[in-house]
Amino acid sequence: MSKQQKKLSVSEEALKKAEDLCEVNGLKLTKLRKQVLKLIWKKPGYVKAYDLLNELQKIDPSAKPPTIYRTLDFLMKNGLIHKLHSLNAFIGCLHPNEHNECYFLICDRCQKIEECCSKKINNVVLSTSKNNNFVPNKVTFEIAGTCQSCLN
Amino acid sequence: MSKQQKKLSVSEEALKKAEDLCEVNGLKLTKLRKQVLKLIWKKPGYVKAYDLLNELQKIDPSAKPPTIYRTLDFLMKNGLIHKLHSLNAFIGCLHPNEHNECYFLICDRCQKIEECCSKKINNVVLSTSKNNNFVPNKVTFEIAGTCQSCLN
DNA sequence: AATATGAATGTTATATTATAACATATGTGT
DNA sequence: ACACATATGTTATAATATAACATTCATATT
Repeated sequence: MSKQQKKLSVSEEALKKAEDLCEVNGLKLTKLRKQVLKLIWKKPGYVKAYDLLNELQKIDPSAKPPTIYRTLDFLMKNGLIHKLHSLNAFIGCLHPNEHNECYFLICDRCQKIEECCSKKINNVVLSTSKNNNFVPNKVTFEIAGTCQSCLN
Repeated sequence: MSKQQKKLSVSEEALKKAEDLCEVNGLKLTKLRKQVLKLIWKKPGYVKAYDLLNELQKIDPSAKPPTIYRTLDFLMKNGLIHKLHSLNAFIGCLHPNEHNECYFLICDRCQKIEECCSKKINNVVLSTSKNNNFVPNKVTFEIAGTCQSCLN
């Protein structure tokens, strides 16, 4: 490495962003919450709540379903993770600050997820809501299909 | 009524469309499946699987979870109903033939659902999939919020 | 330091949602 | 009548999620 600066992994970077965000907003990123967030980022793709629970129990044998679900609630509420409703699964958020609508491309074969955000999507949500005199609050937008590398 | 023709209710019309569609495609809309579809249309808004099971058991006491879930699978596979993933609930499809992407406006207060289909949405799904070299298969698009009448 | 307070976590129990696996019945073509 | 596929019946259990109450912990105040 020619530069002094160490290159952070995606996971490390996510953790750092989370710490910053909590710092700034006066949120408590407790040991438990940090552990869970780390576990979420540890695996590529998405995680299921009970898999997460199993992992957590290796560190903290007293962990139980509410432990996980409460922590997931905290992380979701503060934009650090997303829930994929079509899979009942969870995934770390890549940009927990700039909060526009996100959508997900979910590969049925390799289970990889692409998180996307675009003005275009945002606009569609806004315009169609407006057309229906509807005030949007929470958007779930998940596209299942086949990703590039699985097509080959 | 000045005309000979009787006006059909939404529910009756949906049933009729379902019969036609099954006829045309060689699908068996059995007694059970018709009963369940009727129950789904009976209630305004969405239904939960186990509520449906309770209703069905009034007609057919031998009904059990697999009875409902298998029937729901059939109805979904053939486009007669949709699953709302963000609610774990089901809703009848208004246009079980013309199958473009659908999205749903879900009112958090009155629980009413607006099913929408638009070229615009369709285009966004296609173009963003294309940008990611992704071949879409199944789209989940649900917007929760507040509907017009609940705003007043 | 003692105390009050709210937030976070621990703990027990249970609700809700969904499927696996195998048995039986039913319709259709030969 | 028979074979076959599809649909339904039945039992059991898996997977997902929350309610309710007890305890601990951080911190702010006295």
